[in-house]
Amino acid sequence: MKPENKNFFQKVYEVARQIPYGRVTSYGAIANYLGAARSARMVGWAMNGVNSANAKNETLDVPAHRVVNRKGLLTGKHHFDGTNLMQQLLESEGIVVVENQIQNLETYFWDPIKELE
DNA sequence: CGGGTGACTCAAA
DNA sequence: TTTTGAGCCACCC
Repeated sequence: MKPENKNFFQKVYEVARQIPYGRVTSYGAIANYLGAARSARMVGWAMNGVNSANAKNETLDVPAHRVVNRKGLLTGKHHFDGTNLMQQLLESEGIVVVENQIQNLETYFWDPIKELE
C-alpha cells in the first residue's frame, strides 16, 4: 500500500517513520519507493524540514538519523546540532559507525521497497 | 515570476 | 581508476 495521494514531504515522513529500530535506509531508496527515483535530493530536503521542526520543539517522530546516503555515509550529520549527534544516535541503536560511515551496511539496510511491498 | 541551492545518485569521460 | 556533468524538483530569496 503506497500512500501516493499525499504530498511528497508527507510521504517521505511516513516512510521514514517506519524505519525499524536499529536499521537504516537511503534517500534514494525512499525516493524510489515513492516513485521519484531521481529525486533523492528532495528526500534530503524533507529531512532538513524534520530537523528544523525538531529544533522548534515540534516532534515529527521521524528518525532522520536513520537515513543516510547510498554508501552508508552520514552526509547529513553536519545538519544536526552536535558534530557527532547523528553518529551517537545510530551507535545507541547498535549500529557501528566509523569515519562517518556505517559498517556492515547490508546488515542494517532497510529497503522500503522490499520490506513494505 | 525567475534563478540559485541542495542531507543524492547515476553515468559518461 | 578518479573526476565531471547532468537530472531531480521543493524551497528561499
